[in-house]
Amino acid sequence: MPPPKNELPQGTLDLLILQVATLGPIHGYAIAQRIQQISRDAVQVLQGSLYPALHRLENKGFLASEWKDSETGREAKFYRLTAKGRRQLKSETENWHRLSEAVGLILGLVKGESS
Amino acid sequence: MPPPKNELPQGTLDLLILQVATLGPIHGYAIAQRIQQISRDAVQVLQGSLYPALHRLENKGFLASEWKDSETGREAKFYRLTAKGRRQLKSETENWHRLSEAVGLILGLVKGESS
DNA sequence: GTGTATATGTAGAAGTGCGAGGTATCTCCC
DNA sequence: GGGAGATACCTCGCACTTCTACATATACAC
Repeated sequence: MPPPKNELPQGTLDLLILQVATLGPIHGYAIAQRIQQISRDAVQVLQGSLYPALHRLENKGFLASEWKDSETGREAKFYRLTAKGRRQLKSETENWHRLSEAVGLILGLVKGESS
Repeated sequence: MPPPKNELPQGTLDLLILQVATLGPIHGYAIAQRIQQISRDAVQVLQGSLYPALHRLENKGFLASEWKDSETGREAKFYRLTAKGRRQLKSETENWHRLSEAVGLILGLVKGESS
């Protein structure tokens, strides 16, 4: 099977990362895997996007990190959602729903039927 | 009421413009109005985003333009969707649905209940 | 010891939306 | 005549995000 095409709209990645972080402390590499799994390979988070995004979110205070041993015995940086991050996630989620609805309305322009 | 907040994810604007262009020849200013109307003010297309986007889409061959008189008697540049633009719109629409579904899957992580 | 998966990171390029500014016409109203 | 506001177009530069490519290191299987 061909590698999944990506082209994530800007801003969406942060939302996905924050949401996956609600699962509990988790390291970056696993976050990317989770997103790909849950989305059924519809979204693949590349490393060149992943790590800058994590650093961004940590700098903004939405995530906090701590080095720990991963399941495989290697060191990994585990991220957890902060209170501020939880508020941000809520805000971004609401924004996504509003936007998603709006796009749906516009895309529904032509087909006047709701089958 | 405060002016509508925006923060359109990148790439979405092209999709919306192409979709509105399916309504028939329409000029830029009206495209922005339509998007705002149909989305119930959830999305506002600012002029600094609108016109560069239109030129972009025309350069790529997705839109074709022609100067005509608008309803108010002034000259305006009317855009219409080309065949290539129609194919692009179809592709972007499918991409949006796939992504929208994927984000929905991930956002549905926590709340196992619907309602 | 060679390859693969795990795990993190950076640098540069490309693309996109936004804010701020500019130009011009038409209509309404005083 | 003159101002305000809507219509209608445009450009420049900033800020931001994603992607490609590269770089590093450990654990494990063969």
